[in-house]
Amino acid sequence: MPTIKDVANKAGVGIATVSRVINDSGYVGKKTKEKVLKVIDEIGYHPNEIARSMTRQKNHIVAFVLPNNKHVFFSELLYELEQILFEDDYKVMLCNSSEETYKEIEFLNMLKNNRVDALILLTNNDIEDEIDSKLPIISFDRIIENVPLCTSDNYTGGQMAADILIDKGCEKFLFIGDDAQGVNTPVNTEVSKRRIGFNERLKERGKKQIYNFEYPLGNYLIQPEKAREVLLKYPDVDGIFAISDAVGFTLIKELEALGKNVPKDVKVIGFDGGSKFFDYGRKLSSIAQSPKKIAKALRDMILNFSDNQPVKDIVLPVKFNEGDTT
Amino acid sequence: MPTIKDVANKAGVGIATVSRVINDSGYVGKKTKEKVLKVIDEIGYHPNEIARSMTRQKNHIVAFVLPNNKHVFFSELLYELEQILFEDDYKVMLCNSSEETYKEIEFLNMLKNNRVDALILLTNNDIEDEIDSKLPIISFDRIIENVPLCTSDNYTGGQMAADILIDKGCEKFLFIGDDAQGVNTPVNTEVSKRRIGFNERLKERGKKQIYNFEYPLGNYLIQPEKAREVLLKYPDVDGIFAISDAVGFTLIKELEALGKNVPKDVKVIGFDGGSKFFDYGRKLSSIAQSPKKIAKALRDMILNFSDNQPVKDIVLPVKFNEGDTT
DNA sequence: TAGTATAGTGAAAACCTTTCCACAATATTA
DNA sequence: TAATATTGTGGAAAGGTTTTCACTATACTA
Repeated sequence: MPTIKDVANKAGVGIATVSRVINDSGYVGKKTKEKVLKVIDEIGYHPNEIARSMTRQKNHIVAFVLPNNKHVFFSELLYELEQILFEDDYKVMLCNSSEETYKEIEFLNMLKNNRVDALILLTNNDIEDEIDSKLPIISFDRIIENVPLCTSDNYTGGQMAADILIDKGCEKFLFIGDDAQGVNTPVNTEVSKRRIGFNERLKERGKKQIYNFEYPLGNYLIQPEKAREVLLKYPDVDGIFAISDAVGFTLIKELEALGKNVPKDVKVIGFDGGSKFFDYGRKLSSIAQSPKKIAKALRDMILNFSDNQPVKDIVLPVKFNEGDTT
Repeated sequence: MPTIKDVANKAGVGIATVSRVINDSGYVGKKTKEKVLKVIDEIGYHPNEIARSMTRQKNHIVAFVLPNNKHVFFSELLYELEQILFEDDYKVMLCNSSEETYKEIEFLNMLKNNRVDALILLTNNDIEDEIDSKLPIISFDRIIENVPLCTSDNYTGGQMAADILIDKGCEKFLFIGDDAQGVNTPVNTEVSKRRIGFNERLKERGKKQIYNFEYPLGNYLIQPEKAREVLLKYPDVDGIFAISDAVGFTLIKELEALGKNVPKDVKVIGFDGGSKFFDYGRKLSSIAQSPKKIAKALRDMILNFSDNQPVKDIVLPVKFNEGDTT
């Protein structure tokens, strides 16, 4: 592979001049520039990005640490993030943690190693102690002290779900979601505000019969058997708010299997975006997040880190996508 | 951030010694080693990976160029690839091309730039001219001259689908899939062998009524309206082989909407893995690829590139996953 | 005991850029 | 015209590693 030196020699100029040409920086005479560009083209020179990273001490790579890129919402977010960062010449390194703390820590170390310039962290583990808040970390959906947060307005989303179910005439409510508290180590996730907003609004509006069901963390999914068990335990429920669309869809299937009509007997609201991502033959009503807006917010935060600007929390609005399950 | 020099100074040794300690290479006295490790721990030294890449001219990053990480099969493959490469300390850079040639070219340039060590290319565009076969490129599902190929045995998969439908008593067959030939520029994709294997086996076994329907490329998906149009066009069909599970599921829904019973009136086979990835309430019969095996094959090919070993084509077996649609 | 492996160490070169600085040539201002 | 800006250029340092090489000290061999 030819280097900048080869270009300089062949063009009869100094390497500094070549550098100025390829970076379009500083003064370069018109004729010199043309000559250099010609040589670059002739010998097929491509600047070595590793060497560039070396001097700049930046490599324009962002790590996205998440439990699992297969989850339909994460998948969408990952896509939008990659698309939008492409425009700023940032690349995305995919880091599936599988919810394993040791992996998350290894990924976090990539910041100290200069393997990546910034890191977006989506975790449900208790790893606060492992986080150096001086590093360029953005937390998604999870409150970590001194780490900038990007999230959707989960609390309002929960309130909206309550309002909709109440307005549609429901009387006995069930929230179902995974236990964001972890097993013994309470972690402060934004996602749990879905439940909190939901329950608080129900109480505000004088609704008494409220059930909560939370199971150990499982990627915002629920086993069908588990879902059925819950539904059998609370047979009188007529309004369900599910922590995610995936859970919502599983519930609908189980409800129908139990002979219930959705939405006539039971109304169901999910969270994420409804049938935008899934298509099970039913259009799930859902509190929708916007992956595109989230991606843009993350991009802005990353650019602020890069420019040494202050990085502020961003909470994005949600909206109700009405389907045929309410 | 402390550097190797800081460690060397504080430990009263040369930087070469520190390097030998952190890389566990060459001779280092026991006491010296302990002293160096102690200092590293004390001052919190982390080797700068950019500098390491500089000397090694390798950065242990693999680019995965694909149309779209949201597609359920790609999503699975991406996941498995990232998981398996993690073990060898390779990181995966996600490169969504959205089927755009200019993006694919930009991603290919990352090899010349030393931005990545190797690249996995999953494309349906005619970009043979842009490919320098001396670069460490692996083509997935697409035949490109002088570029090593990794794929599933699509031809046999097509044959299997034919055999199964015939054995189940079907008489009038339809293949439905996207037009791998592109609009005007024929590209040589492995995926089109699904159709070829299917059709050839049908002919071998004396079946005459064979319909093909191919639509412009669209990520192995089909619009429901389009699906219905095709089904109305060929109302006598009783055995369908769909190029992907996603297409297969859409077909089933449309068939049912048209009052047909699956599998009684029409049998449907998809391709990829069946209900392993999807869950629409039906278990789709499918010719299954193994993302895990593919990921392993890709890993082996990448390691061979890295070791300057010859890199050979790999064709992986498929198997039939019986669901309730045949 | 002399001669040769083996173990242990550090200085310096190399990897390929960017950027600072010094300097030269030309253009502009008073 | 002299003084000062502006434009244009190249040498050299810096960025943080790995690796080669030369060298010393110790252990083994005959």
